[in-house]
Amino acid sequence: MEIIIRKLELRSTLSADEKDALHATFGVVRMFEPGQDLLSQGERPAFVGALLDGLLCRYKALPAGERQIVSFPLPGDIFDLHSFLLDRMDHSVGALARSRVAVASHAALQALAEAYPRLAALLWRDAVIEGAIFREWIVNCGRRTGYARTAHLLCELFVRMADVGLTREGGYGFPVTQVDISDAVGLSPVHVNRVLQQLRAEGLISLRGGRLTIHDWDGLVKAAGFTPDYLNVAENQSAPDGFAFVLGTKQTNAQARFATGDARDGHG
Amino acid sequence: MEIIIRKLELRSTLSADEKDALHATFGVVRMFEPGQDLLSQGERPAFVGALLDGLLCRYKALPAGERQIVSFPLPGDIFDLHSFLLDRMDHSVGALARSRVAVASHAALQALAEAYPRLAALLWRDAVIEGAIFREWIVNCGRRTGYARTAHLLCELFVRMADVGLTREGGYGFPVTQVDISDAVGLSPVHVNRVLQQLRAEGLISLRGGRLTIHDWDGLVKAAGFTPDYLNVAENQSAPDGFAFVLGTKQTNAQARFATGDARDGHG
DNA sequence: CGGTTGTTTGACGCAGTTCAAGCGGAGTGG
DNA sequence: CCACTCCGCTTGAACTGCGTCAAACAACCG
Repeated sequence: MEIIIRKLELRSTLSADEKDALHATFGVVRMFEPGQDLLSQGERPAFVGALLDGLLCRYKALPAGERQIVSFPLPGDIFDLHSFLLDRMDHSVGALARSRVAVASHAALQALAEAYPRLAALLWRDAVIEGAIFREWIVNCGRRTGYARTAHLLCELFVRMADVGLTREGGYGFPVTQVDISDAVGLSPVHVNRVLQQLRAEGLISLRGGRLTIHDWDGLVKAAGFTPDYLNVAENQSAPDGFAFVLGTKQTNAQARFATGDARDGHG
Repeated sequence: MEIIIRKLELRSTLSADEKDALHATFGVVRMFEPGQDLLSQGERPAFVGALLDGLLCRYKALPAGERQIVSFPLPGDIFDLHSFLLDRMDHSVGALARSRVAVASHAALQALAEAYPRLAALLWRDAVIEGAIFREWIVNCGRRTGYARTAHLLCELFVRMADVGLTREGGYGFPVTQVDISDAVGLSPVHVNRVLQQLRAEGLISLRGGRLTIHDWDGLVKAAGFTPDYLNVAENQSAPDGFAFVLGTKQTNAQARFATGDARDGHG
């Protein structure tokens, strides 16, 4: 549960009360094995999950049998807040690696949100950031070549992983098959294979044994046309590796509003 | 402002107090002309808008000059809640038609959210639904042919337009160029032209004078592989035209939570 | 050591792009 | 009322990024 709190505290400060309440709400921990679905399209889940460890994917299955992965929830992410506010899953969530998930019932989460509006605002904010990531994926699939698209995915995951301190030696654990990648970027597995080979041949990355290593961050960013602004990562984060500098477009991230009393000057 | 309240009331009941507060918060109305940007990438807006009338598009511009439209805010939508919780726009919002927009300052909106947590929950819920639409767009761009993709866009807009009562005679106002459409579906303008011709030749639609008419809803749905579940439209809505039946997969939409006291049975 | 799962390679085909030219309607000015 | 212009739509032809099919190869595992 520490990682969830750590991630929330990157953007805001939590009181002891709030931390306790989070611990209490996400009390139960469950394990999921690779390939296992946590939640399926059409279901009406009664709980919300927070990923502690491992790797998940959200995906939608099409009638013809294809699959499109629409996001990768990483450790520290509270996923399917979605199901808290809506009724029915319009997509599935599966485990790509062995994953530990802290679980909160809708009822408990509702109580939490009512008692701690500032926490509710933080969760709301997370939902908005997730939306920003979705938008970038639309751009990715709609307007970038297979090569740039794949590079972009790897860049994004690096920044998000770094944000929760899960990068090491310029790389991160990424235990996926090339088919998984192809479902995420909307290409055929064969083409993904060729793109990866090119990225390797150019000395940008290596991907082996479920681990992605980035050898030339600037090169990869250039190949991807990647700008991290949409991720809203913390401003001056302490990245455990050599790439910290690229993260700072030096934007100040807004504190979560509500009960902070801060307000901007009007406009309309 | 009526349309905003009407849309919110499709999913929930608003007290007189809440309606008054909404009116007061979104007091100022501004006009925008076609082609004009309401908000630009990189900006730090101090207000949130609600579209009363007209048509907007959210888009991201790429360095190479391409553009990807990531959504079409329709009348009744409160857009850029985004900017309320985050700092800086990672995308732009432009007007496609002459548009009337009700404007609320961040400060006023914050006060509203604090005073009426149920309204905050409704807005949060809207953000989550928007996320669901983004996901479907990822699927659309990633895994559907140009033909299906274009048909899908038209289906989605029909359902969303019908939701706020803006369809008439099986069609709706859609004052866009083929270039706009191509930027939304991630195709070249030339190919969009050919796809539209095919859709017309098959008797599915016509698109002329800024108005889209659907002649064969079932055919269009089939061409698109469209299922409306992700839109979370009201269950038994009174559509003003002949296509109401398709909208109901008969799912019960969750009431907005918070202060309703309802809770589901646990699971984890 | 055989089975299974994931990666790699090659050949071929097609959906969609690009380039380039022509067309039509709406607005404008003479 | 016509001529000119602009903008968006349409068409054709050549090209290409990526998909499909199919087979070989590599790694892991019981």
